Amino acid sequence: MPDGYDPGAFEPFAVTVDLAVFTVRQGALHVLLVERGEEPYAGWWALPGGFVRPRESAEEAARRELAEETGLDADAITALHFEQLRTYSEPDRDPRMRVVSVAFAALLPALPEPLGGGDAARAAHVPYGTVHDLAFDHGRILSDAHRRIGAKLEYSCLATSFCPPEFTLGELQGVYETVWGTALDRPNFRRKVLATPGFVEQVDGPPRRSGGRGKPAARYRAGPANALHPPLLRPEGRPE
Amino acid sequence: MPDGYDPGAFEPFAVTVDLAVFTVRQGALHVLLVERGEEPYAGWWALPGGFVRPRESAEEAARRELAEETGLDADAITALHFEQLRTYSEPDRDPRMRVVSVAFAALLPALPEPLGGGDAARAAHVPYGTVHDLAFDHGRILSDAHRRIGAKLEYSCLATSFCPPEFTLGELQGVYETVWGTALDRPNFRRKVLATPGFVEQVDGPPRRSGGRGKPAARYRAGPANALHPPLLRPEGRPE
DNA sequence: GGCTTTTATAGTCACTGTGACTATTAATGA
DNA sequence: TCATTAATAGTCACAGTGACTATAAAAGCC
Repeated sequence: MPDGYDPGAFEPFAVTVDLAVFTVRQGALHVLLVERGEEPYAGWWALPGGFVRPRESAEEAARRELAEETGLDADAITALHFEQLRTYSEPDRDPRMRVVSVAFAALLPALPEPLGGGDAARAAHVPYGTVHDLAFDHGRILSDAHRRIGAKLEYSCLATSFCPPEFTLGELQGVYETVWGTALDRPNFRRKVLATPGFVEQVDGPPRRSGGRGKPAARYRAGPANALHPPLLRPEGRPE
Repeated sequence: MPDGYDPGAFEPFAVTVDLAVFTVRQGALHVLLVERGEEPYAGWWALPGGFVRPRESAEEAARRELAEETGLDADAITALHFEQLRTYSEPDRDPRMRVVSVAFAALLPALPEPLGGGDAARAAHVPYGTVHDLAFDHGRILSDAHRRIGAKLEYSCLATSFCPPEFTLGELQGVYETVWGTALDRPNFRRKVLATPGFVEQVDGPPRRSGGRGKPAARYRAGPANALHPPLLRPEGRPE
């Protein structure tokens, strides 16, 4: 922050938040998008988001906007994993005026959702990669978010954020395979997850079946650990 | 970005950049700080930074401000490793008005610097950790930056950014030890660095001595690689 | 009932990378 | 000349992982 400060000398900026909200449903990675109703980019898909209000931080604005767009209750939003990605500030990213946007990534379990009230009318979970033209620079924000989430799965226990409160190791493995787009060896994945203290905890009681074939799987819940040491690297390549 | 957009309805924000500029000199990690001349926090140390101008991005503002504060020439600034950290947007982080700040981390080789002209009069490279009270929330920004840089050394080839164009493996190891605050085993460090293709390249010619004792070290320059796979983990603990 | 199919779980084996060392080489200064 | 210092070379055991094979427990079909 410089000296030579004059409260009237700065140029006014609008500050917004943009959200990349990911879910894994039916084995495919989905993103929450809204359809724009106004120019510019009327009718285009865009990331949910909105203005930061005078008395809230960008983080608070992000959670508020997500609540408005999805209709999820406040408790569910509070529990979500929210992560600041980066800030996009190119002067012409919005043709109307100077808008600086703080981008966030959020991970949502694939629970049945209302997606009803308020601004949510035009919001939808869209399979990642099926929409190629997003409004503004949202395509770039979304691909940055996807890369970040993929990298973060490697060295954190974040994958459980995509899962319901109780899940099987097969479902957890499915999260990794879906986000990374690669197949993993099941016994090795299992060994790695169970060897990491605090990643998952087994739930007592009979292995509930949800009605599939094959041997019923044991159920687990997320453990207290956050970091994954050593990391669980994806098969091929570079994380970036 | 929402609909219901009215160019006059948003509240104006000031957008600034704050810079955490690190160097390694004489075996100690240093940070570039400036002494504030005005209230609030007159006489306090603060991170260098300033307003984002109407026609520049936050990245451009960060490089411009660093040039102004240090007197480094444009080419040197362009070559620097700059990294966006995160954005700080708490409503009361600046008591005067609503200021949203995009924080950057930069890595500077410990070259003899002018540090003379322009705003640079009150700028100094201060050993990291010796100043505990920084203006605004700059103390928090600085510790976030330090943590990020430390983590990034593990899985990237960033350490060479702290070094002059030619350096010895001992100097490179010193960067790691200084940033992490831990000692590393020299033969193992050497083996790891040389086993990573593209991390460093040996410079031909006689091993220049800069006048110390012991066997003269071979000289290296930074290679083309960016990522470190597998990572070079620090001895003890968690990266976060 | 016995079969096949499907999925979960258990276990093996070789190889890579690393931590913790020891040994050697090449310079300096007393 | 010799101790000192720092760079470089090499050794050894072990943890973690990739690529497997084998067994267990369910469902669906004849």
